[in-house]
Amino acid sequence: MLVLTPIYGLRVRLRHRIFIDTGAFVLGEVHSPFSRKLGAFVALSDQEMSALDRLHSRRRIFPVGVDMVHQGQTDQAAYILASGWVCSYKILADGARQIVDFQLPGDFLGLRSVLFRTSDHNIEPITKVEASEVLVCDLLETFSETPRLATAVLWAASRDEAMVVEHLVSLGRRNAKERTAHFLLELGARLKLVGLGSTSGYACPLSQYLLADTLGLSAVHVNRVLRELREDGLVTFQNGLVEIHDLNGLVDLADFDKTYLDHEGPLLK
Amino acid sequence: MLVLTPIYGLRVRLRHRIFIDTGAFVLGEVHSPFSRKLGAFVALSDQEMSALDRLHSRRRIFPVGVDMVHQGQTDQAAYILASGWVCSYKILADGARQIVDFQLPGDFLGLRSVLFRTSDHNIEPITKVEASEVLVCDLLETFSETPRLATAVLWAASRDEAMVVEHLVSLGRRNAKERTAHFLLELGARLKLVGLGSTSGYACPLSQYLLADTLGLSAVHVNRVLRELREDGLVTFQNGLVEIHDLNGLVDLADFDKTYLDHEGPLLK
DNA sequence: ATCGTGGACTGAAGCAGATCAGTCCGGATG
DNA sequence: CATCCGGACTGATCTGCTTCAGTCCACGAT
Repeated sequence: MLVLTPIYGLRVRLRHRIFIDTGAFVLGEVHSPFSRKLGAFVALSDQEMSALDRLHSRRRIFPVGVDMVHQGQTDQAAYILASGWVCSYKILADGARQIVDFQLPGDFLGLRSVLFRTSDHNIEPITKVEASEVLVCDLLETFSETPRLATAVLWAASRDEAMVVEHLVSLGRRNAKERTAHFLLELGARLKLVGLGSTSGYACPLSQYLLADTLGLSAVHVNRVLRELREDGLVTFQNGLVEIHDLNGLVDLADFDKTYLDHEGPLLK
Repeated sequence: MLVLTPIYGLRVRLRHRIFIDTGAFVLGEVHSPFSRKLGAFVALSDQEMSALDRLHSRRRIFPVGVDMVHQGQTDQAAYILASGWVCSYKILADGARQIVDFQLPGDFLGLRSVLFRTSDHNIEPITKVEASEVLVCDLLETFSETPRLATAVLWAASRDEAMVVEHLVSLGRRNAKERTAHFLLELGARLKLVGLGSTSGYACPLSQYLLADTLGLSAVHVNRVLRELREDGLVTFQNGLVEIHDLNGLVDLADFDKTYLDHEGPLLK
């Protein structure tokens, strides 16, 4: 019953339950998704790559649904996500939740809470998560030994900020359909960067409720919007699998400008 | 006809037109709004304060409505706002505008575009603006001479990021009334920090159109919401003057948690 | 004096999305 | 085995906000 079929470079068990490829550098991968991602921003030598991979020493596992970081918590560690998805969110007094961002394999997590000692939001794993705890001192040491890495990490942080801004624009000025399309495109682009997806699709462990709390919609409406997108022949999101059928159509609909994710060139020197 | 009356520490010309106090350190002020703001985060010595003030050498003036920074522009300077208000915004393909943030006197502007060499948004003065151009080298020099200033600037940057996140939460999960209340409270808190307002009110040069593009609403609806807030006895925004009549009521309505603006304590050591 | 403009403000009508109240299905639990 | 639960999905109704099409007023330009 447990058939492994390669679809989009992912391991998928048939019959509705999806296993996301951990993205950890098993299976002949030489480097982690983290160094892979940074390598896309700044051309890194093998030495620099390895220096990054050395940060992955204290590997830890987090189960689904148990907060990794809590609002107001101080002296928090930083993490590099090796596998699994997490989300950062805020809860309002009336119980409403707004998801601010997702972190995917290869993403840095908590750089800000470490620099400023207090977290102003919660962080929760969506799936089982493997992450490497990074001590500030190790990080700083790595930076001073290989300064270009500091640039690369800052670069990644700036991309995160740009994503939050783009997310803000979505909530403020895009309607439900455009917003959903934009979000699915963004996820796809991010996953592609770490080798967990292609332009034709990717595995996605998000429920429609999570989607709703990200997009500022109700789950009911997310459901209808996904159906519309499907009926329009643009994209299908079913059984944990996002299949992009009409990339250009989606990009047009969402007014998607992927340059804010690329950042290629400027720092390659 | 040009009577100067002190209201909320501001210079106001009677009969409908308001002049915002420039906030520039005339009138017996010893330090700029910038050092004043940072001083609220990190206890600064007079020497450190003066080092900051010395950054204000190349003073420049920007007229209303002419972009200071354009999307895609590279090698941009950074600025410290001495007086006037500016806004950062993005324009979508269909012409819709989403304002991401406002910068007030004392705010740092373009730290990110300088670090990453390209701006992904537009910056436009709302009022006539006086700003000091800051060269990266001067900034770095100041940082190395007085390292605690670097901390303070980073601290301010982190606050800016927290504000964008809070803004995102507003658009996603607060209704028009809550959103508006939240925004007016945030502005008030920020202005108070640089001495341009009190808990009872402040001068505000924003039109209802600007408000609409900030809050993700139509200008028509902003008008109605402001009327409701006025009728509820919570806050009045008329003739460029925001008067807060029921601070607690507003805070309750908006679920406003001002800690994300304070940041006091943690780094005072 | 007249015109044009930008901003505040309003009523009426339309609609995008929320809310309510469900059904159905697959998997996990005792 | 029955039961419970979470997630996808649906129809009907309601409403918050938009859109449209204006008015009014202050101010500046001609």
